[in-house]
Amino acid sequence: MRSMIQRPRGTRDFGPADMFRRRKAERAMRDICHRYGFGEVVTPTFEQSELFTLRSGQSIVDEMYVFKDKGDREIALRPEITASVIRLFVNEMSNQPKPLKLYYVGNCFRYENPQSGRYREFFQLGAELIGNENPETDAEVISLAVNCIRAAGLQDFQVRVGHIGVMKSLALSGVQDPALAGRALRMIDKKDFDAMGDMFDANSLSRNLFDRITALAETRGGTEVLDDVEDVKAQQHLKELFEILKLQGVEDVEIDLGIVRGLDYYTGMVFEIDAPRLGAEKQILGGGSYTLSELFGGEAVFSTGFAIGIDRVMLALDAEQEAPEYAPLDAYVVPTEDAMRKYAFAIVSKMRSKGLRADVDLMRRSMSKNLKYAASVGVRYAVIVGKEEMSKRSVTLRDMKTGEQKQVPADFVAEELENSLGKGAP
RNA sequence: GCCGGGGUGGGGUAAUGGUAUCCUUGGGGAUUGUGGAUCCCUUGAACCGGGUUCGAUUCCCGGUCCCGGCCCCA
Repeated sequence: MRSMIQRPRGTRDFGPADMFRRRKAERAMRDICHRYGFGEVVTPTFEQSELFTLRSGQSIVDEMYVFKDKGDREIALRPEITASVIRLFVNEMSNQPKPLKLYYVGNCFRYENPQSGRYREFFQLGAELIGNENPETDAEVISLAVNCIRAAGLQDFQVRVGHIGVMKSLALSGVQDPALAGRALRMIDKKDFDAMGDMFDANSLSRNLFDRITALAETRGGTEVLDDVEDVKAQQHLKELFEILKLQGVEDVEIDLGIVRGLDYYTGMVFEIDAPRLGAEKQILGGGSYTLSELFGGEAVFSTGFAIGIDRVMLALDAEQEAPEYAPLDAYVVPTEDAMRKYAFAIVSKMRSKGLRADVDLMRRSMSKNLKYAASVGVRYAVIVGKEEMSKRSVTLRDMKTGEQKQVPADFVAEELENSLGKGAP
């Protein structure tokens, strides 16, 4: 029977096995955030749509879920969370001591065409460091980002760091019309140099400038490529940044001055992380430094942040490794006959109170069926309670992997199991 | 928004212009205190709408959803 109500396009359901994997990765990344001194914040899933339209380009606005609520307010489901965090900062945290380190995990919504690694509801973990624009700040954020990805278990990924000021100042130096310069930046982002060449010719812009821009956009490599950069401030910034990163054990980071990032609000350092084996949607993280707060009515405060696409991280993990085994139960209590069923609850309750993941037959199944069930669900130990055991105030522990059995006193089942399971239940 | 490929029980499949095969899974039973075995019973399917036709799961059109790609991003 097919249910009449379908899941909305571009959304997903996650079953227990999925969530086991997701939470594991998420927990690992949260743990890193806390170790870096970032505190968690939660902001509303929906906001006044203006919060997002203020700063984002038309492209984001076009794909937002927007609606009027019953009070005729224009509301949008958040397409990302940075704007909300900065709003929160401006509204209620602007007097807190700097630097302010905040992180978040949440779902975001974009009305896009779904494909591999792209959904209409997707999940991000992100962090914002609000305070200054020093290289230390940028390094801290990049280091956090890289360690989150590592902690999630991903091995094959590429970190690329650039500086948007370099390209922006170069483009603006030769292109007076800001709209035109913006178009040029967008073409640089797409690496569509043919179109940019046509545009330059059409507006009779310098061919020399074009060459310098394309060269810059292709500039990738180690810190030595910075020597040719004319923007001394940016050059210094990135050099210091890389020194600090190295001291934090973050190496294998590439300079990529071609990173422009579509969003206009980035002002300085920008960075991206790719998982190469993902194909079309391989970018798993994007970030950089910006000054958003003034846009929302606060003072201009420098921040650096990033957002990780959790769904893409999970896809990348899938591509890299076998899914970890999902074993939902440590123990399953099997009564041998109906007379034992109630007593079985006392046993399972004792184990649960000790922190073990334990279950008991609710289906009134035969013993044989119960053991079959326990095996198919992946239980570690069957706890068999029957007449014989009860007369001795004991139960039989059966290791479902090896088939070994032993009788233990009923009062010590939990302790015995804890020992057998080693390091206790996760 | 655009382009390509798809849509048969929960999952995987077969055939077919005359309402559907097989496997698996789920539930029950047998073996009457030890398991993934065997046997038996049982639940359960053609994405939606329109058209062609005596008749459509099958052919045609539209929509929808899934998979992938462009664009953009996470």
